[in-house]
Amino acid sequence: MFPAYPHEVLAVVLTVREGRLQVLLWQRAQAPYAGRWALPGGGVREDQRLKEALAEHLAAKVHVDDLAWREQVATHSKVDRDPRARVLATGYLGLVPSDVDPTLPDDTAWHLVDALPPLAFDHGDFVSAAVDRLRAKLSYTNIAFALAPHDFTIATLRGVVTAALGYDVTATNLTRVMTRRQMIEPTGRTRSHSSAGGRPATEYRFCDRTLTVTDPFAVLRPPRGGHDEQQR
Amino acid sequence: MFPAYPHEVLAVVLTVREGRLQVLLWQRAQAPYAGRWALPGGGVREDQRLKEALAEHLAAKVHVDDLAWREQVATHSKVDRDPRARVLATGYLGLVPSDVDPTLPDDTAWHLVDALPPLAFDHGDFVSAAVDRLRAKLSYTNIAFALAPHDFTIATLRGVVTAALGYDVTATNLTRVMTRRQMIEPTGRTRSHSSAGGRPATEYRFCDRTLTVTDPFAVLRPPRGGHDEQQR
DNA sequence: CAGGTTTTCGCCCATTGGTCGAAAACTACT
DNA sequence: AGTAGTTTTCGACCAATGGGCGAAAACCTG
Repeated sequence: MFPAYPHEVLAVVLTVREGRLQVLLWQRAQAPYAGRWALPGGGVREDQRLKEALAEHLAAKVHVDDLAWREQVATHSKVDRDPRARVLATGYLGLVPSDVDPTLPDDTAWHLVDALPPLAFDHGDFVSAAVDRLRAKLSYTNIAFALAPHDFTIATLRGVVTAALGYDVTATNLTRVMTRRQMIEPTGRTRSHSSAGGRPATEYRFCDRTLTVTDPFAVLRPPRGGHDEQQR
Repeated sequence: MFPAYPHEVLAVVLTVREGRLQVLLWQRAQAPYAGRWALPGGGVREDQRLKEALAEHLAAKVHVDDLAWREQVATHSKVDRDPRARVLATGYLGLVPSDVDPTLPDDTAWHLVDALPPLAFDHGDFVSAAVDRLRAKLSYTNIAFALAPHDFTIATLRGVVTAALGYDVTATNLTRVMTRRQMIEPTGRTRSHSSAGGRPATEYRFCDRTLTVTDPFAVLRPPRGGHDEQQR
C-alpha cells in the first residue's frame, strides 16, 4: 500500500517544582546525541495505540498514574529529524501535580523550562509547543487542576499558575475569576501556615477535575432569545 | 529499530457555500467502504513531510492554492481503523474562501457538515475534530479571513461566520468586535446591492491575513506595571 | 494585648460584549 | 420632487468580567 515508517511517541511532562515550570528529561548515553537530554518516549508496537505506547514508555520514567492530564499536541515529520532513519513522532503534553514527587531513574531529571540545555533531535520543538499549549489552556480552561494539588490554598494556586505562565497573577483576581467561573470551591477546611502568623487560608479544590472550557469569547455567542433555533 | 506503519494524511477542507458550512468529500469506488464518502488524502512518500504529502493529494481534488489556511489537527492510531492494514493517519484542517469555487472531479463534492452521510473509516472523527477547531478559533482569532472573500461587506462576513458557527451573530456586534480587535478595516470603497434599495455597505478587508489571536482571557494577564519582569 | 503577617473582602473603575432603536443612504414608484 | 421601502450604520444604554487598591479579618508571637 503506502510506504511505512517507524513511529514514536514523545512525552512532554510538565510540572511546577520549586516555584518554576519544569520538564522531565533523560540523558542519552548512546549516539546519536550522546550526552544530550531528550524527551521520554519510544516506538509504537503493532497492538498499541499511540496513547498506550506513551503510557508504556513513560512507565520507565515515572508512575504513569502520576499524570493528571495528557493530550496530544502535534506530529512532526521532518525527513531527517532522526539521523539514523526516518521516524515520525507524535508529541503529547503530560501534567504532574506540584505535590506529586515521583522517584526518577538515575538518567532522568526535571529541567527548568526557561533554561533548557540543547536537546536531542527536534525535541526542543515539542517542548515549546507543549508549553504554549499549556499556557493557552491555563487561561480559558480549568486545566490548572492537573498542576495544583488536590486541595490547596489560593497562595499555592497562585504559585503554580504564576510559575506555569511565567508572570505574576494577583491573588485577588485569581480567586475572583476562578470562583466566578465556578472552577474552584472551598472545601470548608482552612489551613494555617507552619511558621509565622497570618490569617489561616481557606482551602479550595477544583469543582470538576475534567477539562472544561470557559468562553468569554463574546463575538460569537448565540443571541439571547435563541432557543437553539435553526440558522438561515 | 521500531516497527513501521504506513502513514496517511487526510484533509478536512471546509468552506461556506450557500450559507452553510460544507466539507469536501469524494465517493469511494472500491472496497473497503465502496460507495461511501471519504476525506481526500493518501500516503506519505519517503521524501515528503506530512504537509507536502497533503498538498500533493489535495491537488487531485482542488487547486492547492485555493486553501487560505491549513493546520494540523490530530493523529489517530486505532489499530483497526483501516480493515486492510494498520495505518496511522494525521488529519488537517483546510479552509477555502467562500468566493472561491474550485472545479471538482466527478467523484468529489461538497457536503453539508451538519447533515453528513456515514463516512468511510474513522473519517467522521476527523471532520468533527476539524469543525470544532474551526469554531473555537473563529471566536478568538482572525481565522475568518480564510473563509471570507478578500474584500467583503459586513453582511457577507456575517453570513460566513453565521454559517460556520451554526448560529446567528448580529451585524452590530460583529462589526464592533472585529474592528475593536483591529481585525478588519474599511477599504474605503462601498458596495451597492444589485436589486432592491438600501444604504450601500462599506467594504472591509482583514488587516492581517496571518493567524493572530486575541486574548480577552483576563485571569492571567501580567499586571499593568509589569515591565516583563522576572517571576518568582 | 500590641505588633507583625497573611488572607479576604468590598469598592471603584475600565474594557468588552449585547440589545435596541433611530438616523443615514440608497432605490423605486407615483 | 416626494414618499415609501430597504439595508446599513451609528449611538445610547446595560450587563458582565477583570484589574487595582486599601481596609478589615484572623491568626501567631512576644
